[in-house]
Amino acid sequence: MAEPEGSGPITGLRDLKRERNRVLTAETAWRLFIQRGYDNVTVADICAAAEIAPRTFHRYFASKEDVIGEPLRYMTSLVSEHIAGAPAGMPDPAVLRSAMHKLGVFVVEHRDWLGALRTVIQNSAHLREGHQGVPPEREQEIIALLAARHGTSGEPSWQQRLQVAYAVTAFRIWHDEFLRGKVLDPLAQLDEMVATIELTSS
Amino acid sequence: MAEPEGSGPITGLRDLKRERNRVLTAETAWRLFIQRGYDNVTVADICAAAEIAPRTFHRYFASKEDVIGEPLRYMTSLVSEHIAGAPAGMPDPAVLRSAMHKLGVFVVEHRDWLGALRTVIQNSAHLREGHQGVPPEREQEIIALLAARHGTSGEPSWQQRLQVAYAVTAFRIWHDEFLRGKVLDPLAQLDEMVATIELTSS
DNA sequence: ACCTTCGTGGCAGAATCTGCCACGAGGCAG
DNA sequence: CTGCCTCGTGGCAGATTCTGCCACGAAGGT
Repeated sequence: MAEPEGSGPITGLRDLKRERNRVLTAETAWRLFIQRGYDNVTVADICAAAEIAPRTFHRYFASKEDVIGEPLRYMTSLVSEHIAGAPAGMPDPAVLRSAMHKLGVFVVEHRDWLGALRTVIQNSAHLREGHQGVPPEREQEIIALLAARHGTSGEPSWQQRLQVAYAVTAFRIWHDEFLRGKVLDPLAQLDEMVATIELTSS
Repeated sequence: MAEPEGSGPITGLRDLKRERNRVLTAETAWRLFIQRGYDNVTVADICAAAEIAPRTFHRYFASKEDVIGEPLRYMTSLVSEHIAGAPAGMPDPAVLRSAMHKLGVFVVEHRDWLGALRTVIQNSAHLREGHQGVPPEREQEIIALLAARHGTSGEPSWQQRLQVAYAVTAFRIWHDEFLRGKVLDPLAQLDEMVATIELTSS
C-alpha cells in the first residue's frame, strides 16, 4: 500500500496515457465546437473523432458542458499557484493585482483560441447563461489561499471576500472587452481596471 | 388582426390560466426540491404533483434547471423596474445603490424561502457551479438602462460596466453572507458593501 | 353560431448521463 | 521472469431530459 494519494496524477505510465487521451479528447471537442457549433456536436461525434467510447468520455468529463469549462479551470489554477508562490510580505491587493496581470498575459497569448471558444459559448443558447466568469467556488479557494498567507484562521471578513470578488469581476469585464477587440493596450487597461479594487480596503 | 404584441402577457382569460398554471408548477417544483433535493426529483414527479403533462412543463420552462432561475429573474426585473423609474437627475451610483437596497429588502422579507432554495442549490452538484449571482446578460440589461437614463448612445465605458458589475457582485456577497446568518444589521451592511462601488468613479 | 387561434397532452425519438460487468494492459512483489 | 493485483477502457441497458409532431378542445373574435 503506497501513500494515500487521492487525486494527484503522478508519474505512472498508465496515468500518462490517460492524461494524454483526456487532453486529446478535449482538444478534439473544442475543434468540433468551433467548426460546427456546440449544439451541432454530439458526444458521439466527439468520441468518434477522438477514438474513444462514449462511456470513457463521461469518465473524463462530468458532462459535455464540462469540456468547455476546462480552460477556465486551468486559468484559475494559474491564479492559485501564483498566489501560493507570492512573497510573504506582499499585501493582498498587490498579490491579487499581480495574479490578475499574469492571467491577463495568458489570455493575450492565447487570444485567438480563447476568442474562438468565447464565440462558441455566445452562439449556444445552453451555454450563454452561466458560463462566464469565475464560479463562486473558485473565489472561495482564492480567499482561502490569501488567508493562509498570513495565517489568519477563522472566517474571512466581508472586505476580503469583496476584494477578491471585485478582482475576478474586473478581470471578467476586461476579458470580455479584450476578446471583443475593443482595447488598444490590453495589459495596461487590465492593470487600470484591477487597480480599482485597491480603493475598497479603506 | 390586433396589435402585433409579441410577448406581453395581456389580460386574456387564456393567458391568465396559463400564467396561474405556470406559477403553480414552479411552486410545486420548489416544494419538491426543498423536500427531497434537486437531484432526487424528476420532471415527471413535478408534473404528477402539479397535474400537468411533461410536454407542457417544457413549454413553461426551458429546462428543469430553469425553474430554479425563476426567482433570480424576478429579482433582476425588480432592479430593472427600479432603475427605469428612478429620478432623472440622480447620478448612476446612487441609482445602483438604491436599486440594490430595494433588492435587499426583498431578500430580507423572503429570507426563509430564499434560504431554503439556496440550500437546494448548494446540495446539488449540478447546480452548485454557475447558479449564483447575476448572469452577464442581466448586467448588460442594467447597463443599457442606466445609459438610457441620460440618453447616452454608443458603447458603454468600462467604468460604467465595472460599476454595475461591482454593484451586483457586492450584492451577491452580501446575499450569501446574509443567508448564512452571519449578519446582524443586514440592510446597513448591504448599504456599506454596495457603497464601495462609489470609489471607482474617479 | 361559425371559424380561427392557441394552449394542452400524448407519442416517438434524439441525446445526455450512469450503473454494471468483463476484458486487458500497466504495475507490483516474489 | 512469472504470477497476481490494480485499474482504465468499452459495451450494454436503463433512467432522464428535452424536442418535433399531431390531434383535441377551450378561448376569442366575427
